[in-house]
Amino acid sequence: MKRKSTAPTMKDVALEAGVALGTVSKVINGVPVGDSYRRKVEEAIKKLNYQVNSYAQGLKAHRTNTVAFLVPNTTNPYFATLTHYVNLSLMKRNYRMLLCCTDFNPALEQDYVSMVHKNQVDGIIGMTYNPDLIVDENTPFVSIDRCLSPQIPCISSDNFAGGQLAAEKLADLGCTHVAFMRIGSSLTNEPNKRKAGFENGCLMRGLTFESLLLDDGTPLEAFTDFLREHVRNGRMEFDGIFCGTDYYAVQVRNSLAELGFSVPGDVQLIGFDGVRMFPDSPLLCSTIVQPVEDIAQLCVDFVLQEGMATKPPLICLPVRYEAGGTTREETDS
Amino acid sequence: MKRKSTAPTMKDVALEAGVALGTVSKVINGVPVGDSYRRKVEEAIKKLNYQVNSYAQGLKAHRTNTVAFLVPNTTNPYFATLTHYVNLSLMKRNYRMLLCCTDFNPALEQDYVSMVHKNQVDGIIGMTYNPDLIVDENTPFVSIDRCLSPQIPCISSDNFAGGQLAAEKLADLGCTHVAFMRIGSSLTNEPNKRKAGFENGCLMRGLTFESLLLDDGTPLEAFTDFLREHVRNGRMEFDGIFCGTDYYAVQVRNSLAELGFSVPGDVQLIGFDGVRMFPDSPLLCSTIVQPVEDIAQLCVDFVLQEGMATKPPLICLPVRYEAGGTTREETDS
DNA sequence: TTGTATGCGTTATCAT
DNA sequence: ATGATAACGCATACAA
Repeated sequence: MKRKSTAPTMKDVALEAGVALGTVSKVINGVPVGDSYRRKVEEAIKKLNYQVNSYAQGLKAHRTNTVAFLVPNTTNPYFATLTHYVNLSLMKRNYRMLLCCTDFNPALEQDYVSMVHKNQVDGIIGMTYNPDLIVDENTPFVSIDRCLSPQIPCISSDNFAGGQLAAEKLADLGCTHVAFMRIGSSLTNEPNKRKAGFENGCLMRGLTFESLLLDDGTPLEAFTDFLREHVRNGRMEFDGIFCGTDYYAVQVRNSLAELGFSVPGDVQLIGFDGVRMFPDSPLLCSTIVQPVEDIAQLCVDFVLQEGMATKPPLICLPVRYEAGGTTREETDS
Repeated sequence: MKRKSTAPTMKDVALEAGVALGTVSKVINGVPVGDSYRRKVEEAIKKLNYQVNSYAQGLKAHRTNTVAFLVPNTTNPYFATLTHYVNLSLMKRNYRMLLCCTDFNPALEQDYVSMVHKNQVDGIIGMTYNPDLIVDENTPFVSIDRCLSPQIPCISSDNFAGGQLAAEKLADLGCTHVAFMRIGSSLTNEPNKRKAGFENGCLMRGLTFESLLLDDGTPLEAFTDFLREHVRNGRMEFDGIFCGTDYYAVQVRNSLAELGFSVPGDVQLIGFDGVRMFPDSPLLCSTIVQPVEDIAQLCVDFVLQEGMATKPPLICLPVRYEAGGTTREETDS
């Protein structure tokens, strides 16, 4: 019970225009053709409202103008923003996006990568968490935030520099004893460098620090527990905290409030990402802002780059600091 | 310079297994076949790591297991959530999603609808704003929040009931003079019924009310201006406000703060949508929550529903109220 | 420059 | 039950 294929085909156009099939194809593909012929064909196309069937095209040309985008979900605002800009960049180059939400599920990620292969996509842009992900050598792959192999370009923020920047800012803001907090994947990925960058920055600036790295899946209450242990005589030991993401920063802020400490009065807080609720909403917290738009653009550029002999293994894009109410900037005081 | 087609084809499998092409096809499509043959074919498939080429499949079968999802963007949290659940529902039925961000651009919307047609998608789920959108009769189309034609099912929240519910809640919460505020598309769509429902609820419950409907593109400061005009002797005339979306509610809250009024102390506020920053974040405001997951599920069900003689033109899903800190619930006092 | 013929990978129809 | 063969819609090498 297939629906009657009412869609006009190239043959129909040829018939209508009174020319040969090949001629129609040439007109469509911009191959030079006699002017009178071209006109007739164009009229016929318009008259029949003809559209090339990109599946037939793909079958023939091994190109489908489609790129798969793998991302855990689109509910997290950072992922959602990334998705948006990747979509935009693809569209600008006349490519379509196959959206694949993996929900952090390694098996699903692998399924998608395989599926996507049989779906003949021209490339894959992936933010994946499967440590053993097997990717087909033949389809261009660009990874976000995680180096999969030297052959696969990885685009990321300069996470190390971001961590360092956070430490420097806290130092500038007068902090002396600080903490780094996150719940993190045990997986080796770029965002993990935030901690190292932060600690390095602390050392450079003479800040004493402590780091809390919780295993993936740890409930958020662990933040509160940790902070509670660091109260001495009713005072919070830390006067500055750097969180792995804005999300954690929000949680930590809540934990502090619960314990009776004020932000940024008692403790100054810096997050990472730079997400907002709405485009014109304020930041959730003072934060290291990721250049989402540039990341998206670069991913698209690289995945569509055909013959680049040597692909760069890792590209780190510059981040910047932006105050968002959880730090005591000079202008605030 | 097409990449060498290294991917194994059905023919390769047939050769490897020493059977005919048709037999391989049958095995793959689950058509009964001799046991010894089936085994040989399955082994060959595994050995060659064969994957069916869904483009060839699509060309033949006029089905591609792909649905296009049209949405203005994925940065708005409501759209992002919707995208997420639609993606999930599609995946459950083994369908892929072609994500099309239209940026509220009618021309882009039309482009996508046309493109998508030539891309042979099996269906379109669209949240569109183009009043003159032309959709192909042959591809199933499901619209969200806007009735395009009696032939095209429209899935939506029960916006009228939602508005009414908001009025009732405000009445329950002790309000007497209330307002409805939004910046809205002049377009006829389902969310516009929120106003009518609200006003109806006000009448039922004896609330006096005023409505502010600003044209699309009006800057948000207009909210502040409106509110300022309704201050009498230092008191805000309204003791309750219902906003068209949570987004507007946040803005109105800011405007009120700017004017020196407290929420929910001086004015109680109810929004619409039920969006959150993160899944476990609190609501932005007291609000009418849309059943996003159900909407997504239903869209997918209908767009994939093959032979349904008579498609329902409009389906309204029940909404519910949830307190989010901008109202004075009994438990709060 | 224009038209013809073949093949892309599958499915479906037919004899066997 | 199995295997050969013709389409699906398009691109292209080749012949006219």
